[in-house]
Amino acid sequence: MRIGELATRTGVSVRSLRYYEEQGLLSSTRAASGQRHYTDHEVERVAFIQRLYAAGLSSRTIAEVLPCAESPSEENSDAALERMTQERDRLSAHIDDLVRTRDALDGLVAANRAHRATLVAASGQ
Amino acid sequence: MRIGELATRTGVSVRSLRYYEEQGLLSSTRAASGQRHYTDHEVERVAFIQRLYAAGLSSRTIAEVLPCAESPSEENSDAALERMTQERDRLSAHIDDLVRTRDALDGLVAANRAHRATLVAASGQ
DNA sequence: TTTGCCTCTGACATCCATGTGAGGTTTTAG
DNA sequence: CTAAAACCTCACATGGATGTCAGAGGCAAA
Repeated sequence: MRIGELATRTGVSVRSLRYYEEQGLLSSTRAASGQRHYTDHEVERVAFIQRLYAAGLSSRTIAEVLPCAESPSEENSDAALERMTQERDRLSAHIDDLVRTRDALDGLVAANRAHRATLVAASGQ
Repeated sequence: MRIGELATRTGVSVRSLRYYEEQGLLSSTRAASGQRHYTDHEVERVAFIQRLYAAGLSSRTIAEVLPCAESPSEENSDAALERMTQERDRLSAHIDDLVRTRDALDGLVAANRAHRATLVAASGQ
């Protein structure tokens, strides 16, 4: 498929797909005319890239980790594996932090609802 | 305390503290000379602002939600409460997404370790 | 008082993923 | 064949939080 289709199928802009390639996150075969062609496989790959971006990895870090994801067979140096583990731990810590923040928000929402209920009761008197 | 102390106590740069004030997230009393003064209370407040930033809220959204956090008593319009609930849900969805990503990373790490083990066994032969 | 550190405002710089537009070629549909 | 739509590269713009610098004033210890 060409880049436009990949874009619609992944929900990622054409601009971003080109950027991913520029950053070494995504590869394409080129037609004689210069147009990029992709296989279905790339759809998954783009989805995973998006997940990693959402997890707060920079394109640089993603580039470091992705080869490891594609083929566990290659010479994915210890460094890549270690980097992946490290990012995994960072992500885990971040998740914990977010959960605490969510709890805090829940507390605030509850407090406000409670206060609201009080007001209603008072006005009902 | 003055801004420098608040900065060291919260781990947030002086620049950012001024920025928070500019965005209406933080207030200070000013000395006659113009210098900002804060109470211990602001330490907590800055910490909470940081949590919200980390949770992906923009300063605009934080400004919308914070008054609600300070006093559940005020006229924290329905809008603010609704906004808070909405951000809470967004955050929750984001957490779920991150957890899935973490699981994916765990899978990759495991696969690579397994492959490595295979290599070691083979070389051991 | 002088010295050194802190603070003030204002403005410009940075990072990074993405948007946008120009100017040109390729593909596809009518 | 032609027009529309998709694609190419290059390059500049954007946004948001923060860094950084300049020039000026504030404050405390020696």
